[in-house]
Amino acid sequence: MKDGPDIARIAALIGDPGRANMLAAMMSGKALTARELAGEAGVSSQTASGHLQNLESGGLITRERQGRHHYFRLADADVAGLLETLMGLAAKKGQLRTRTGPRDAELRHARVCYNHLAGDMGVALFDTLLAQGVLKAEGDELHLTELGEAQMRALGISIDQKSRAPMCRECLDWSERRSHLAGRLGRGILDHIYAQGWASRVPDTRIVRFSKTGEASFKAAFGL
Amino acid sequence: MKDGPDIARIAALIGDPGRANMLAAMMSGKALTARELAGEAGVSSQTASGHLQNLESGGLITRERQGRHHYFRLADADVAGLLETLMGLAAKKGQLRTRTGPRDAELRHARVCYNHLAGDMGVALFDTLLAQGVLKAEGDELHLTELGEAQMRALGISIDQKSRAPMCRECLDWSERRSHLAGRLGRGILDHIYAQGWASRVPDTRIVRFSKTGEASFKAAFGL
DNA sequence: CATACAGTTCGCTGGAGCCCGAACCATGGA
DNA sequence: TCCATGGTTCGGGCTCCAGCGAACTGTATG
Repeated sequence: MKDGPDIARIAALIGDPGRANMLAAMMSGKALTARELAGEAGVSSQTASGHLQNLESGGLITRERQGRHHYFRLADADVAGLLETLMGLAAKKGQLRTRTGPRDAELRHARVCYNHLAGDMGVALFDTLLAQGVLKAEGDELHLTELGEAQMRALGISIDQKSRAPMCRECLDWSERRSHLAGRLGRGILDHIYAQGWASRVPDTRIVRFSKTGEASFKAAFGL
Repeated sequence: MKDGPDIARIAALIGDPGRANMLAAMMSGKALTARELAGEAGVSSQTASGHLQNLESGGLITRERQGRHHYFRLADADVAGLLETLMGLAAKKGQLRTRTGPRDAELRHARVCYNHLAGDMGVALFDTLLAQGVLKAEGDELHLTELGEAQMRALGISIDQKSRAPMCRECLDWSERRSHLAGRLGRGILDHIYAQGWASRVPDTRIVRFSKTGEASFKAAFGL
């Protein structure tokens, strides 16, 4: 009826607690099955199936069939960005759900956001890369400089060249309310962190847990 | 139940078509009365009253009483940013409501977003300011350089010094899918455009209509 | 004072949609 | 072939909430 695109439809999709929990779970970037998502949302698998259909036809998630399993993930980084923005706002307003338990502290320190590193560590990394001239901001575009390209190659970080996703992108951090690095480079760096054994995912959470030596090695490698 | 802040509550508030239309109307930055918003949403004033209470207690809008009128506006720029992000995503997905009439063309060219300039012109301005070194990006922070400060002073642009809002901020443009300038500086520039008579608001819309000479003067002044 | 208008509160109705039980398809393995 | 398992479809119950009519508070204006 009014101008602009249909904002209510998308918001309504996120507005149900069950679906919101599913989406939050998919922020890990991992592809999850319908059953896992049902558990995450605390509903039966029939209900979950319905929700997932809605989310899919709304364009927020995509489905991948493999044998009798259906894997779901967020449709693209834009959706992930929207969710992080929402989380940022929700965290700033209603202090409701911010009982900061020990687990939350870990979440704020280092967690996975879609497929890249977020939290304290993510923000610190991003700041350092900019300060070192590895990244350069032009307008709202982020570029990897030649120096940066050389450095990444020296570290042995492989970057998915085929994908048409942007190489670098900013992503707002809901706990820090600052930006961290997303895009193909962000993904490559996180993969590298896993490959080097510096850190690993805590199962069933978005927490990335660094070992003591791993954190030191990571900081040394990137000059934090 | 799950980690992170309560994202569903906020999304549900935006998820009702009536409330979404009200919020979209408030994106103009103007303070609107309950009746105007009821008309915008196409509901009775009783219903609107209820919606506005919900939005207020959810922290998305604020209320200002003046005599027998109640003026409503978006709570802060973060909320406006969230709405723009949502519009951007909605525009990219469902092509549903994107029948591009003549009015839409004007909207895409120059419109007001909360209290600053968006659309073609907003994006072009932002790019130019960065290229000229008036603005500088550090991390996710935008700074006004000394050169920029001098230039703004030379143009006679006054900036609200008291406010604690950030001086410069990026804001994603839903029609261009690029950033434009927000924050106190963004507001100051738009006010300047009005003051110089370069452009004026089309009543009851978000359109900013430049006169032919006004657009030329604007481009000359900022070196577009 | 009376009148007009902005906004809210109350109570009710109707419909949308969340949810699950049960039954139904599809795949994979014995 | 039969069973186990992941996922979907169908039907009905139930709750929530948007919407409005009617009545009320509060502020202007004559």
